[in-house]
Amino acid sequence: MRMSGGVEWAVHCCVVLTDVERPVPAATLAKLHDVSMTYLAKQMQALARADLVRSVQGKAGGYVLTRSPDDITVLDVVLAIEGPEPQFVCTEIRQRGPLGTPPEDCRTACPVAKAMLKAEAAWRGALKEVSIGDLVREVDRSSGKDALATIRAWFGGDAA
Amino acid sequence: MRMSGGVEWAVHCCVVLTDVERPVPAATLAKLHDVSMTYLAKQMQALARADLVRSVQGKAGGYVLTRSPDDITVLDVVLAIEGPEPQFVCTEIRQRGPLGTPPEDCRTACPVAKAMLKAEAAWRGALKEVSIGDLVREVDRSSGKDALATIRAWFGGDAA
DNA sequence: CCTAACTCGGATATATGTTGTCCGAGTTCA
DNA sequence: TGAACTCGGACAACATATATCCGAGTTAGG
Repeated sequence: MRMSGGVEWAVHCCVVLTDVERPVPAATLAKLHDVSMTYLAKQMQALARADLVRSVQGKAGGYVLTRSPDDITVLDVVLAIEGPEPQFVCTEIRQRGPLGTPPEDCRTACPVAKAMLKAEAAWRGALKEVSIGDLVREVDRSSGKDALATIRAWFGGDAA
Repeated sequence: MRMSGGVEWAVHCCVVLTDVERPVPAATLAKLHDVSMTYLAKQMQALARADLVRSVQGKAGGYVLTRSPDDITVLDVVLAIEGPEPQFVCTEIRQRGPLGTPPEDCRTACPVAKAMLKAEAAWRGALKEVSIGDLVREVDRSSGKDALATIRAWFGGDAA
């Protein structure tokens, strides 16, 4: 049940894409984070499909956020990469086998599934509370405002 | 990031193992739920390693809970099957690449990781709030007390 | 005390999903 | 008009989850 490593990449990409002047290519993002360029491209495609980033093609193309970082939650990013399916799926095991509970006694959801889905809801709720904008402010506070400013300048200048 | 299907099996097994008179073999549990006998055996082994159930060998062997169902949380079962590793692992991506944040500016945890781990803590907390005993009472309430009683009688009698 | 049957336990294949890579379609700028 | 640069989806390699088998150990009964 480990979360895809691409989620971490995608969140960091959204953070550094905040307040960029021009679109940033996937190759530049990959070089910045020192990760596989082709695989990160795959993650960015998923973000584009979820309409979190807008892809611009052509010579000066790249990726830009579609809306304010305060309107993009971490949950949005996680679901875009991992898919919207819940982590727990109830197979109605109680109805199977020789002593399976008859359907008429299954009006309410299986207690096991209820507990699992409640926990998952708590998880999603916590992720929904945090926006990309919150993360940007937190990075500014903990690592200094220069950190992100330097990266933006590097985007604009010669991203060797 | 889908949760292992074996978790659902394991939780249901713990529920039906409540208040059994004699040890119940894995084969009987598999037949009850109409699932792969050999694979369920693997899950029961994991529960035994986590000391949630005690395995009894020999002719009249099987599995029994090691303690009161009120003292076994759903989180215990999930961790026993899925492993104790957290679902999100921070790779310190902020320190990598040409503009990596220097270690002296990383005294505090990465904001991205903090958000993820906080959500995971909420998830674990919710799972810890529910015990196997709670699930037993919930099943008795929703499906009638006969449901589990019939299963226990089937264990004691001829589990064909 | 011995035997025999039944149980669990770990080592072993297969299927599915994640990780990583490649080349073609489309767009923009000169 | 052309050429270079971008994204986008199709294509392999790897890891994990799933499913299975056979041997070690134990117990009940004769």
